[in-house]
Amino acid sequence: MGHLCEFCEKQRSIVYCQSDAASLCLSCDRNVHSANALSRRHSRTLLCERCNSNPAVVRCIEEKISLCQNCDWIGHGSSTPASAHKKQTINCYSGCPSAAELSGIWSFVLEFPSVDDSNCEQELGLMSINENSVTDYWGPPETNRMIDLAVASGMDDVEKLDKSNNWMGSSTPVVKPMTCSVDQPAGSVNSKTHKLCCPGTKGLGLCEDDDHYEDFTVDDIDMNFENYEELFGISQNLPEQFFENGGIDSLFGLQDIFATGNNSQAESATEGSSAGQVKAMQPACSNAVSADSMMSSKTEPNLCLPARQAYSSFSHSFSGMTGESSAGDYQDCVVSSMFLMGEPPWYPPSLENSNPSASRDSAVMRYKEKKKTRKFDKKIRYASRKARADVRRRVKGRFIKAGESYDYDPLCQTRSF
DNA sequence: GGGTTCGGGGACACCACAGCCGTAT
DNA sequence: TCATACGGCTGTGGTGTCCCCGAAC
Repeated sequence: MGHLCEFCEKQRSIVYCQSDAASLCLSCDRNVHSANALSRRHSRTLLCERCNSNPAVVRCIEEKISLCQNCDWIGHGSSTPASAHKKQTINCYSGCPSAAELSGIWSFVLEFPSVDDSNCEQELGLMSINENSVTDYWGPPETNRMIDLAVASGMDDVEKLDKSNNWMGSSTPVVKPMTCSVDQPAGSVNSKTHKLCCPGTKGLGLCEDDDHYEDFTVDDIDMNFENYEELFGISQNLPEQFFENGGIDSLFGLQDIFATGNNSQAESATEGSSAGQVKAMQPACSNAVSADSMMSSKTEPNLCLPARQAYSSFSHSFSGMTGESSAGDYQDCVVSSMFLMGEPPWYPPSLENSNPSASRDSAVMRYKEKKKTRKFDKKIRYASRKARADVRRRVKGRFIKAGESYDYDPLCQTRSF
């Protein structure tokens, strides 16, 4: 018996709503998300049947179990006998699908308990499945950039982007591909899987094939790295180069610590730091360098100043995560994904050498700008209130009475005076 | 080493108002 | 016991302000 539905608290939770950050049974899922147009946009997916807390990204066909990326890595890591298990990518969906429609998305949905369709039959038409969305979603790089933006901002923003930019030339993609490669042994992190696929609770990446790899985009989610190019001002080939050169740690010079066998120092510095929270929640990825070690490295004097500055901000970002955060929260950001990846590439840096310090400083500056706009632990309890706040006019950031003059209108970015 | 100044950054208040929730009828 | 009405409370986002902390002198 898994965890109970957070709504009815009676039935076993089956699906995970990313927008509500709640696990629901199928019946409540349909009831809750048929309430209004906004709730129908909520992106949902299956709940991990192992940890019962994170959204599932793959289903192990042989074990007949849906797993989040954490559990997938743990259970199907390259060093495990189950690494060769065949897996099926789990798509997320929105709208108000019937059980039959769910089975269309997930063939194994038929294994689920029956659902009373009576509540929401009239809403079935709202459920749409864009099978082509996989390709579209990961279209050309310039599109990816926009998509990344959208993903990073959540579904509502996807909608906005859809309207404002018409980025797909079609209506809102309802079924979004969850991340990670299909039929690829979990935990095998090679040069290709460096292209992270973060099964975030807000956004979903996809690494379906090599073509998609080439158009790699990092699901940055909470970190709000719109993309690496924007963040670090380097070429679109960065992801390959980036990871080959040791990832973000090399960018920040962290590998110095590990290269010099200074792990103990880094680890010891962790104690008492806020990053310890991360340690407590660190998944059991044996070869993943602990996040707290990464954190603590901010105290490492070997770091060059810009790197320290950047990484200080970086670690602050992590410290901003509360103890309530789950491991899945960490999946929301690319860096944490690197922490969680089976085999993080701690290679000696060459990226640093290939980039002038000026560009690095500018990258750090851009990162800080990004950081300013970052929000942590913001759980929207009432989407309707958010929707109102999002469109409410303001004066110096404060809400104003309807009809009064304003200096900021979220809808049109204009002023009334 | 101790005191002062400065800047960066986090925390928080403020605003309007729809909707939730408890209480009274 | 149930339905309805009422009033207080809550939460939502952008901006400004206050305060803390570390660095520099």
